[in-house]
Amino acid sequence: MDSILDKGYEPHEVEKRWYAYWEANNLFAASEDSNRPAYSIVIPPPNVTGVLHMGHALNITLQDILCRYRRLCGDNVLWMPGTDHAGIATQNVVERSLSAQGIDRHQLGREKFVEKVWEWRKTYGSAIINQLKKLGASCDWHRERFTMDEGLSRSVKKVFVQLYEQGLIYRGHYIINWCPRCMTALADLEVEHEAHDGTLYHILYPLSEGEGGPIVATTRPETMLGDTAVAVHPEDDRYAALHGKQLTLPLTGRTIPVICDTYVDRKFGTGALKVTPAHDPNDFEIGRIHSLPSPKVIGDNGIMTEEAGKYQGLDRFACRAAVLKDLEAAGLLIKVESYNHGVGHCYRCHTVVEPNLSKQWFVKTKPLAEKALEAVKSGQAKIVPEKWEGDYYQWMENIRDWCISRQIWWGHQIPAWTCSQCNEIMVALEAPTHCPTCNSSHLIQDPDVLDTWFSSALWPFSTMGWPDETHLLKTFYPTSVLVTGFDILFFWVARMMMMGLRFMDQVPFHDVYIHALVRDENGKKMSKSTGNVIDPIDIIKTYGTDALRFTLTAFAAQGRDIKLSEKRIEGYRNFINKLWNAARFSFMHIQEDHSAAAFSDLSLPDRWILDRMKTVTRQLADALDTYRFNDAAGDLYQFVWHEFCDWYLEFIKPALYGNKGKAEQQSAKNVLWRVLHDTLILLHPIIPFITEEIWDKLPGANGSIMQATFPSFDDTLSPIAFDPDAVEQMTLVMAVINAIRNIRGEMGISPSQALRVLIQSSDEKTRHLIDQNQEFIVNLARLNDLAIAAAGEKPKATATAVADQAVILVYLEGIIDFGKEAARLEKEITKINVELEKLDKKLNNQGFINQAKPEVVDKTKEQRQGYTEKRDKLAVNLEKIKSIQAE
RNA sequence: GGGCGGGUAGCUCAGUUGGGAGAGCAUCGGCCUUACAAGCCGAGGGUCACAGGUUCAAGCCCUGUUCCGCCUACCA
Repeated sequence: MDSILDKGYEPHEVEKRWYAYWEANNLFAASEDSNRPAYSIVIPPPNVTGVLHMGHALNITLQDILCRYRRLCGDNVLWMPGTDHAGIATQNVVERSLSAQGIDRHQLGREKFVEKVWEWRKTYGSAIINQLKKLGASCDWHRERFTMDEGLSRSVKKVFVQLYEQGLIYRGHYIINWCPRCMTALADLEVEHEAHDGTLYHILYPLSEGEGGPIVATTRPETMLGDTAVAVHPEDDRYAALHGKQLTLPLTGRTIPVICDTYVDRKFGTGALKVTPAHDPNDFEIGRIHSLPSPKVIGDNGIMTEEAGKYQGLDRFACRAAVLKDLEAAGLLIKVESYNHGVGHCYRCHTVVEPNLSKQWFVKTKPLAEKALEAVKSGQAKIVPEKWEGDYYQWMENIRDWCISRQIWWGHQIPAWTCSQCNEIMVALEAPTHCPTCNSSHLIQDPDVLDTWFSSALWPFSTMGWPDETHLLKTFYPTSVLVTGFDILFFWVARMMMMGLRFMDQVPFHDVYIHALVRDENGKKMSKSTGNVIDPIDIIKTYGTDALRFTLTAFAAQGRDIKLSEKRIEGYRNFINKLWNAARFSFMHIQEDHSAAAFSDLSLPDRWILDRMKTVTRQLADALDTYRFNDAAGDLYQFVWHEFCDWYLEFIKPALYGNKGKAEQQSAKNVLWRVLHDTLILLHPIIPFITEEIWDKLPGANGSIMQATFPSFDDTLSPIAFDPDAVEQMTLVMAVINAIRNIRGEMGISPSQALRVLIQSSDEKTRHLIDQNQEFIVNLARLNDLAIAAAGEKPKATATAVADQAVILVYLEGIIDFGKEAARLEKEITKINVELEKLDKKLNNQGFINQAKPEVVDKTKEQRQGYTEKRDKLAVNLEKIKSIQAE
């Protein structure tokens, strides 16, 4: 019999064809005017410079599952796509490409450079979007947004101006984290701390008058050139004599004072602290209190400044070496000890970050954080898995002001102008023409741009047209859920909460689903430099998109990282192929539309699979509603492969081939059609392509599967029913088949050899059930004869098994090895005895009988009863085998 | 320094109110049974990190120990 499907599923052509079809037919589009329930997700905007990695693949797959699922449930779904402009990263990329041509951005000037970046974006910016499409992402692409677009830029300015006017944005001189390579300030979050085996240097600072002097300890000796004091604790007896004394700063000859400050930790190092106000945040604070000068000895580019005297022009690390050499020569380097401490690195280029004194813009975060904290505590927004709420709380409670200015050119230029006459600062949406104070027209816009995360923080409402009161906002804000990795919980989620609450007065999302990080098979973070990256696009080429999506979904357990290896993807590719072949088989028998068929003449397997279908439908809905993606994938895998394919299809083959009459053939086809139909819908959110392809070939399935209706598990609406009797009966039938297969396997009997079996049972119901379904047993256990009896003698040359109330005797004339059979039975009996011992121990325990729930006690008694009967039946047969052996 | 997560079969991991230890892969044995060898049938394999405690009952709850990972932090 022919099938309309080819042998073996070939994903690539299929994926291309259906994605184009979906887009062409506008099936991803949200409606702004619909009375269906609204469901919305904004995409975590990937960097426009980005290349798709596994983290994106997981993130996109999970969102796509939710969106496709909600569409099947009848919701009006908006999945808002877009990218962010990734200020520092993009500027770095473009600078690098220019420098390959021998061009420095300063030669070009700001305006030309920004033009170049836009050009770059036009050429390469859609690359990541096209990759998202390869994953099957059903975003509403017509609404795609970019953080540097006109509309979003307007939102950014508006927010900046309002926060400034409300006193929540301020400008000031502070020590910030500075990347000397990117030449910009960084927020605290943008610094990655790494444990570093460094060195603690002990240096003698001689008294200007007299002998000796304090010894200070430092990990960064080059900063001593900028020291303006040595601080000791006022109550530290060791240094009481130094109070008010002057020191000669080595290598510079400058005179600096000894000051007293309780900040100094007497227990650390020598208890004497060198103070470098321009290059350390704590020293800056001490310097401010004691009115110390703060010379900058390290320049913004990491090169020593004029203030560093003869070290001017040296790189900061070269300077460190030089300073140490000179100190040693002068006999001032007293002690050198190894010391493990954290060193900050730039999260974009990994250069060692330098604390740097400069003028920056900050967001006052406390007032914003309070509301963001409250929103989660009160349940307005829910974080899943819940454990992340603790991290969120801790961060919000200890939040520090956010440095938002960056000294780069690519980004939203800060809408602040300074009057060059009177230094008045103006912050406004539009460029002012005159200074309101002195009326000068010499106004200079602040050259800095805003942190990219500042614009990302507005994403849930800026993408929907804010500050205008759009239909989109009314329909889809707050969004339903945000799906993202924990690595940007603070960078992004926390800040969206703050901004959303501030400007929309509502949380930006009801749920936040935090998913795992994808790692390599050894649990290492995938990175280009380690060379352990598995490229999703390569995987798609080899195994197909559906295989990748199913794998990621199956591994997306809450609260754990995903260790990915190709081996696993291969396994799930096999599942895709299995589904394909099941459909291929089905189509050999289904040639017409069975959608309207009423179920009648149902066989036991029919009734069973319909119950299972319904159960798995409910399980899937439960799993997706609670973001248990791995359960969703696992339940479907189990159902499709091990129930539908392994059992149901095998059971109904005789019926389908017409061996059991027209009525049963028709019934089997009706049920097969229904189960295939519903299963495709259940699978579609996870594996959209193959399900669409099969759906397309399924008679009576109209339109795209994207427009299908999720099967109901409400009994009153569903054409199929829960059927616990069928499940119970099938359990026995399958147990009988399993028992016979087990004997066949253990006794080493070829599958091609048909067997003769006698089933004895004193239970009439059991006999009846087996009799009713004997054709199924004969077929799947490969029997040539099945007899059923109430009781009787055990025939001589048989192997024995027990399934519930049934004793199964397999005739093995001529091939039985009695020794082998005796061993097999003994093994089985031993296993049962182990279980019985455990149960007896429980039941002999008065505490258990008296205190455990009665249903638990009853269940335990039943179990003991069952095991005892089974063991006794096997034991009787074992005795017989032994007596035969003895003959 | 503070906080969080994890340690379950050879490997990767599930295990949702405490009540008979599971899956996938790998391994071993048997099969080209007309949807599928990317397959079918069968089998073996675990002191649930360690030590205590609560309980009639602990992989699950509590305490301590240990190992691994991550986040966070202004002690030079």
